[in-house]
Amino acid sequence: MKFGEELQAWYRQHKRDLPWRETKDAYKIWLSEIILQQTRVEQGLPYYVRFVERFKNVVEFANAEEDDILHLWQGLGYYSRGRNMHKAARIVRDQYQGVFPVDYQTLITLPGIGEYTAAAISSFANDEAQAVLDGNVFRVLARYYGIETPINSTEGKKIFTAIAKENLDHKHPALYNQAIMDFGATHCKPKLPLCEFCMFRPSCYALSKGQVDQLPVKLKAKTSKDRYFNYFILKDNDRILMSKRGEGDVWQNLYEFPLLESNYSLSIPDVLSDEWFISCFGSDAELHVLQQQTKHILSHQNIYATFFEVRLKGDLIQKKSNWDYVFLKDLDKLAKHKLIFTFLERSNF
DNA sequence: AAAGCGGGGTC
DNA sequence: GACCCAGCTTT
Repeated sequence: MKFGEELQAWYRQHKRDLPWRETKDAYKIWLSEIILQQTRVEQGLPYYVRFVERFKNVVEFANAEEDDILHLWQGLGYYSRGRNMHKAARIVRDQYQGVFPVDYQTLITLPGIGEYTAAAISSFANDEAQAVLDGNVFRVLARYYGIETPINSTEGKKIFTAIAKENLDHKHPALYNQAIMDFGATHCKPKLPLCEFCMFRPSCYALSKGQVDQLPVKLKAKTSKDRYFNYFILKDNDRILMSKRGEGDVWQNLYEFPLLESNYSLSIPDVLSDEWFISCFGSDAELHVLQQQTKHILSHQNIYATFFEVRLKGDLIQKKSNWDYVFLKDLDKLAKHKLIFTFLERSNF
């Protein structure tokens, strides 16, 4: 059997039952594909269920506010996916009469849809002959053919794209794409792949050379940087002061508490004498630590967050334009990042 | 070509 | 602690 036929035979026996595989609806396939970018199936699945339940079609999705989308997205990470989906949905509503496109060339013009996702949607929804190339495919091909070129280099991308195209089963693009990705996800895994049960035992280059754990090769990212976030909880009766994050940093458009970032860990006297703090809250505010410094790890930075309660003597000196008092009972409705909603869960607000 | 962008799981 | 996940966008 040829490579693709072997994979499809394997797939018939081992495929995972996933809700987005029971439909040809491009909108639902799009939802699943964006959710699954850099995200494991188990983590994305409940989000997919909530999104299809809440928005039955792309027009309903487009008619929502960005805040609503981000709120449903809360906790999933890479929030630009949610923001881009919202933009894409409005383009489909306004320029494509609400009919979700299924051809690669149109799909790739939409925000948040790159080469992988355009290939996935066009093949799954329309059986267009486009080969997907994701982390699973990189790994399977690198091992099977013994390719040592780094998968995240320009050169590597070219090589793997060419091989992926050659291997695609043009008669069954959807089936083939699903098969190679599922195979990579559950069988040819990054760690402890199931080589002893593999139908490619006779032909896998990496296995024959004992290089399975060395492949694929990936250029390593540089180290994370440390940041110190000091959050201020200000209550005013049944309301609390919240801040919406802006552009050019993590967690864009998500809500949190007023924040002072510093280059090192701050003590209470440090904060009380900080110029920015005084300009907002005055020089006679009271400070209490509500939660000692906790570490929050992102893929590219380590955030050390401390939560302070602020008790004002008088009124707020200065209220930033992105700050607003929010009723405690409405706090649940805001889209917040993990650091914030975890703090709130642990408190008794 | 490289950096920025989350959160969670595995070993 | 290192690596990875159904990647995309910006610089």
